[in-house]
Amino acid sequence: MLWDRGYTAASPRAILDRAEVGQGSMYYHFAGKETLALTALTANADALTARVETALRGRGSAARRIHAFLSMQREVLRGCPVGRMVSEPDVLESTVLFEVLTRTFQQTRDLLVAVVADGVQRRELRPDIDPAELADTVMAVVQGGYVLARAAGDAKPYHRAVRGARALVRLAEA
Amino acid sequence: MLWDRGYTAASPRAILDRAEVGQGSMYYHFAGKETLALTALTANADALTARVETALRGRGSAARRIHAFLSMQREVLRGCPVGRMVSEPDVLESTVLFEVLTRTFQQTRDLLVAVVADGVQRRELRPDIDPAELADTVMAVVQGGYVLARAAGDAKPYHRAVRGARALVRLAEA
DNA sequence: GTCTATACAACGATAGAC
DNA sequence: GTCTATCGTTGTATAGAC
Repeated sequence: MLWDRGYTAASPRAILDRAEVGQGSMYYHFAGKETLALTALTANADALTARVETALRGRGSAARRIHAFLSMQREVLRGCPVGRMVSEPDVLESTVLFEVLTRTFQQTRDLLVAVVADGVQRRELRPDIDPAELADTVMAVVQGGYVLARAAGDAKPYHRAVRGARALVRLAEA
Repeated sequence: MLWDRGYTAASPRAILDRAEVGQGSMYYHFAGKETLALTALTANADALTARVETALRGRGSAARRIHAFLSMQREVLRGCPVGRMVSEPDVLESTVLFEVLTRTFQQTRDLLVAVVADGVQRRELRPDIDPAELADTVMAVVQGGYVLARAAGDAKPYHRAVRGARALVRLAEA
């Protein structure tokens, strides 16, 4: 529900209905909505990071690993389970929730920067490529692809953006 | 307020307080919150589209015009006034609000596709560049840059993503 | 056209029985 | 541990005076 509707729109009542438990039951296990959301968001974020690691740690050249990251299967119209939180005021005001966002993005960034730096060092990628910049560009294409798709109500813009990015990364090969 | 807090978090009460008018006054001028938001969102979207047109219609090569689009001044940590709406359930459920999102993104896309197609045709850009793909990639970098910046609580990831995109676009020049 | 007062539902959370 | 009942607050909107 956090993924599909976001933090604010996922009300305790709706959560309890969906879980088919009574009104008060959630407060026995969780201090409140924020704590429950922290658990759910952490689970979503960790699952995502694990998949990202699998894609990026694969064998092959730097370009192939970046392609693998770009080509990961994603529920495009559902949006990114982590990235979609960044525009919710309540999430930004929650230290613990915001920290999950920051940490999750930083982990992916670190992995991508390492892949690119490795590729440059091995002369698979052009020497003038800046690893930090390319890493953020690639992440931005994915996050922005979600936005374009949701604004269009159609996954095609996401796939076009990703294919365009793959073509550009090929040009960055040495 | 729509820009800063989004649709759901911008409550009529808060709006009326900020406007320094009494509780009922807004309902004389607008049918409800949705109608007021439509007016505000349309104003934000039109202002943005006008600036995009200025950047993309400028003289210079296709690459220069794409660079101009990427380098437009943006309030990075505030997020995109249009793009930030895509994760709000109430906005997606509102036909009129959603239509503004769709239309605004489509207008920018059309302009960018034309610039890229023109560049390919003039042999300023490599012949294997797909205009629709590059256009969506460039838009995605901007939208995703906002997301990265907000998740980090820092504008730097946005600027890195955009600089990385500019570097890739230079590689796409013929 | 703007105001104050108020309606009614939903929100997040708690009480207290079992 | 889970339930039903309920609390106080806020969200969206309306009523009716001026």
